[in-house]
Amino acid sequence: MNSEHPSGLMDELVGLCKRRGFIFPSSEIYGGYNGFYDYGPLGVELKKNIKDAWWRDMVHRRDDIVGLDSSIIMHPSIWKASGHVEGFSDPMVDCKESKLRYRADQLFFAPVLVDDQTIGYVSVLESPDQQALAEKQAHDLKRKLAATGALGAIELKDYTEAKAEEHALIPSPATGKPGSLTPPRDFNLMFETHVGALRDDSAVAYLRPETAQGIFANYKNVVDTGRVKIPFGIAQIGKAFRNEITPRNFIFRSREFEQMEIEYFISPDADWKKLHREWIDARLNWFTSIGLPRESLHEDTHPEDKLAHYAKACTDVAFHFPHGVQELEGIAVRGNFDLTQHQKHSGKSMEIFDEASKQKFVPHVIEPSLGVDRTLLALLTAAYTKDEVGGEARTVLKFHPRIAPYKAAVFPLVKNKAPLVEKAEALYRKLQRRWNVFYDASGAIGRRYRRQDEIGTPFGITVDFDTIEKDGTVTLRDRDTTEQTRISESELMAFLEERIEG
RNA sequence: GCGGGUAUAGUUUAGAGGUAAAACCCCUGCCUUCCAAGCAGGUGUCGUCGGUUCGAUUCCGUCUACCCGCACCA
Repeated sequence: MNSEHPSGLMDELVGLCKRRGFIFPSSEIYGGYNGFYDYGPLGVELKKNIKDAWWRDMVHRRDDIVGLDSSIIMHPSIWKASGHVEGFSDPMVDCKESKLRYRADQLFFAPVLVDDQTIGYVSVLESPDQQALAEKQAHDLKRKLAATGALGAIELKDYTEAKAEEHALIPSPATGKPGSLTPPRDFNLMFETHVGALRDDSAVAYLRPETAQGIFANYKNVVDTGRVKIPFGIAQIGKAFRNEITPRNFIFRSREFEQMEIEYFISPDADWKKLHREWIDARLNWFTSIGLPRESLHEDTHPEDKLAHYAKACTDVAFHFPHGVQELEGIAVRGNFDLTQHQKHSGKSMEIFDEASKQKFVPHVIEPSLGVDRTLLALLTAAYTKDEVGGEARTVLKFHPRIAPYKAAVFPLVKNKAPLVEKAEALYRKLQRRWNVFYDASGAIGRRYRRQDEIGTPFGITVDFDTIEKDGTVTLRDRDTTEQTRISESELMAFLEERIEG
């Protein structure tokens, strides 16, 4: 891979993606639309290959996982049960003076009472010693105002509970002065829409912010029809939508994206630590199998005090992106929180009878959850290479053959010799029945090779005069080494099959 | 959302208050027996809206997008 990531790497990738038809800014003819991207002719192939590889390896090649494709808009109660309607919104507070922004539920305040008279307010950010800090501030305030009397108890409340008239009185934690904080403002990360002709509150629905809840909502259907036994998984690939405050870093964080998620249902008595480890290893192996270098992949285990209340553990697989080491996949052990929530809200039992242990229980889950677009960006980053061939600079995308948009390109050595062209076209048609291949007859052969290098086509196949006049062999040119070897047509099929699918 | 920066062809850039350029890319033809060759021809550009001006791509403002920082990322 590229040995170093220059600061302009992301810009170069963005340019290449646009120039060669991988990724375009959404709605570009109208000036673009922040947080959305479109996949062009090559991008859609790359994306499809990623999804196909995942589906084949996680669903088809495993006996314990089945697939699902649930709807994007689901009953709004699903999002109430999952906690997304409440918990997916983070009221925010801005300090107009320091330009800092806080989450309202992490900013605490209290009135300072002296002889039951409010002399002012104190504020602190959430921390283990927030109470002590607040009390110290209260003492300081009392001294500063030269107030006499008994200092009342400091009772901290978070900023979401502040009354409207208190907003202007509470000091900013940054400046210590009141008057610069805004009221809490709602940022619900779910996109809202209305189902049906009436646009009243009863018609509100949401675009799903994750595919996982579709799996939980169908869990019972799958159990009843799929002949599945604990442990088993349900996999889903699909679009998800989050109204991110600040989409950034190209397709890394966008408002519409695609997820590949598995909910892997296990017994409450299972050794979840062992299973979690197995999933982390399985996923790391999968990433390397599609061409991500092992040394660019990192495990990031969340400390226990940072976990969501229902999670037992969570490990991210992070990748060295141009903008830093960032999360690619989250592998969480979620207990049975989601199913019990749906059991409670729907009134339907989510229990399964496990023949092996003769027990009835609501299973726990391990959730490997991955972003397709992030995987694609990781693959682009890892594949992007600049080197020199014969003194000429070359840009090449070293995609694994399995995920490369085109598996091979077929060329007649020159296009003004009909037998060469006919033979090359026939070979192209033959390969096309099996793989996505590219045909190009125009221009110098070197130029055609380079053009394919830049879009990551692993093999160039050139029909030349030896092919038609001598032994029927073609030139096979390797993208990464630029080496050329002669190979017969029959060996060619086996070679490609082994390299692409092996 | 806030602060700063940026916006000229597909890309990288030049340019001037008075008809907008270059290189590369791309397309067509000729030529071409293996790594961006040559020749001939061709498509295509001042992000948006508004103001000042006889005239604005250029000056000013607005919006949008992108980049950096803050913040955010269940």
